[in-house]
Amino acid sequence: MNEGILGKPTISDLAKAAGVSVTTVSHAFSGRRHVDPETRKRIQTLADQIGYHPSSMARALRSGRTGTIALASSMPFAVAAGPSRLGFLMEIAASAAMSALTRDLALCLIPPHPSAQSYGSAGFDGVILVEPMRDDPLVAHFEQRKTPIVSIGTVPGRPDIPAVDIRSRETAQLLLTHLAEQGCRQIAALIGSTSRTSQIESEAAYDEFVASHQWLSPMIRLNEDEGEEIAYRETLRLLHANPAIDGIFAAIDAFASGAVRAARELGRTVPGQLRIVTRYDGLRAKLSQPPLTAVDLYLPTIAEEAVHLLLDRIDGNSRMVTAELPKLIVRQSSEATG
Amino acid sequence: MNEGILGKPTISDLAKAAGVSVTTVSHAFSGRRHVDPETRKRIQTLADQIGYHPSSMARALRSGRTGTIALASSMPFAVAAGPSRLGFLMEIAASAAMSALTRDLALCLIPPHPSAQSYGSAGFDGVILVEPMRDDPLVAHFEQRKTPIVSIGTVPGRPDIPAVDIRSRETAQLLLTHLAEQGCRQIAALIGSTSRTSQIESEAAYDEFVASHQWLSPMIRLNEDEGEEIAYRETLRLLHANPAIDGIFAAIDAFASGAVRAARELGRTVPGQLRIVTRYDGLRAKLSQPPLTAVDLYLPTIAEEAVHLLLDRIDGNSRMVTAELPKLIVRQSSEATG
DNA sequence: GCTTCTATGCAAATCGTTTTGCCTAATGGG
DNA sequence: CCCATTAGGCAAAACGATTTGCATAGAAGC
Repeated sequence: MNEGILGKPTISDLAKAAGVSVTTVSHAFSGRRHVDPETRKRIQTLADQIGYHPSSMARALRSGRTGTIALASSMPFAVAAGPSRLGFLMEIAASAAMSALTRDLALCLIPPHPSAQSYGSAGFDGVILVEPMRDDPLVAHFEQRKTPIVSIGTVPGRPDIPAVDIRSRETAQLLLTHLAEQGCRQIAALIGSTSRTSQIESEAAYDEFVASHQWLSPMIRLNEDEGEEIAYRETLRLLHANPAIDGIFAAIDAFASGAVRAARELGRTVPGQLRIVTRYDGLRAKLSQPPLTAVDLYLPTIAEEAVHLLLDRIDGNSRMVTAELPKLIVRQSSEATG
Repeated sequence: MNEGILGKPTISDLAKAAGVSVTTVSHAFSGRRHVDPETRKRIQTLADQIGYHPSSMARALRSGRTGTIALASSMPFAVAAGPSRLGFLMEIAASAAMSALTRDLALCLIPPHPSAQSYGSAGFDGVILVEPMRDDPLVAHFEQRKTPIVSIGTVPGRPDIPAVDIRSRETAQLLLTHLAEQGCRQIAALIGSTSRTSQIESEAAYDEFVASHQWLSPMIRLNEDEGEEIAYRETLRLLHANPAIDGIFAAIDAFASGAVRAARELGRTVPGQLRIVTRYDGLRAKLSQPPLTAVDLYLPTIAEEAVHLLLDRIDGNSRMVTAELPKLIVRQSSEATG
């Protein structure tokens, strides 16, 4: 109709300009059928000239694919949006965005609360859930909408949902064994109270570990939302009640920060009198004083695998993936020589 | 056609079930025209029952709105994806996602390189650029596609593009003045070499400041991609060449980290012999030893304003916004008493 | 009784692609 | 020389909503 003056040019504008049918233009771009190379070139040139870009919405409607996947976490986005736990999620987000892009997908960040009955008006081809909890409302939400789901970290109680197993059990074992090797004989654990697989498995690994060593097991479950603060308070109490503790396994990096603060306040040297390790090797671990021993989970790889998994899922095949075994990164906080 | 068995129910399935026309169903939901309250209720109930959710793609096609906005930064996503500068961008992303959601929009993260000729196949109603550079390719990219743009931090050389002015000049003045008040007489500056407004204005403010004090002006422009590492090396060199330096203004937090490391290596006490301040109050500043004086830019507010601005822009009205004046956060790294 | 509203609802056009089925001309094998 | 095949292209039917222009019916005004 209106050529170019207003509005973006459509495929039929381009077809008209090139003197061919819209069908031919479509085929020229998609390559689903053969079109004369010369015609194709003419179309391409003309397309650039008039600034034609196919409408993603029309394409989406027709093909049933939006070309957009979502990344969601029920970790309290807002609460954690202070620069606390954000790191983990955002590092995944960044990597996932990259992976998605290379596959010509866009990555949408969606906050945890499915309160807004629809997430924007946007439709997603699929969604990646980060460390969902047992009975996570997000799972229900997307299942009801028949949106394909994959998860980073298995979904507790839902072995049917494809997931990248991030080896939380092995991660915990790695850290606990390391502490023992460094000479710790009385290791406490600070573990999140949510029912995420990482916390569940951390706890299981810890229980198993202390059982096999016939130790006491001062384990505390902490509300993740309260982060560093609660870990600080509880560590103070813990060390006070149980001065023999010489190692702390913090399942969340914010907890480790709190523990370090508490140790300092009580005049315990780290790692001299108290060794502290944590799972996620984020900024916190690296910048802490002393720097914290942690594990490299290979997050970019995990994110990449999740995207891959989701794509497969969208195409109808479900499968599970087990991530590479995490690698211990030993730093000052747990070194044997103080 | 196929009722319920496979595929998601469409509006016409619902209409059929309710014994009305699709028009009526549409109106019942949108409220664009009056429909009998009883009919509406019946439709609603039935909708829940058969699990009807309007197709976002169809809606998008018809209405021209995808309900999705994008957040893009030409800061090297991948390079910075190590947990370095990610903080700034991601803190904005998190806040923007929240703001977007409350307006029923989804927020897409898109990596910097417009190399993939299309960003996924996704269409955005608009895009928020974070601290774009002069002649940023992203600007060209979206302008060509007639996608509304707003920017966080003005776009150098493009006063016509709506932006949230993040007051980089005032931020720099605040920090420099503070250093002077703490007794510094020879302040060096570490500034990013990209042409982002924040760096440009930091430099201008610094030049002005040293000129008015008739001081020397050891300013170094550093490649932001090299982050902490290059700042470390250059600070070493700087302090060696110019031992009288007693203050460092780092325009990027990673630079500050590098400077701290360099100072420690040279045995300069911070803040005793050398005071260090930086702009962005992220994890780095907070967890650094000693903690760094920085400014609170009120990022969540800025993100919120950017989303608001973009919405206005999409509706056709352009305007500029000036963010609240940042607030100095004094920490140990610049205290007068070492 | 006749016009004029108002309330309610429907049919059909539209958004911009992709995809299917069909058509024509040219090519090649026999 | 005829038939089968292929290359190149077109028209039209989806995709699933929104929106516009009628239609019908009862109510109200005169």
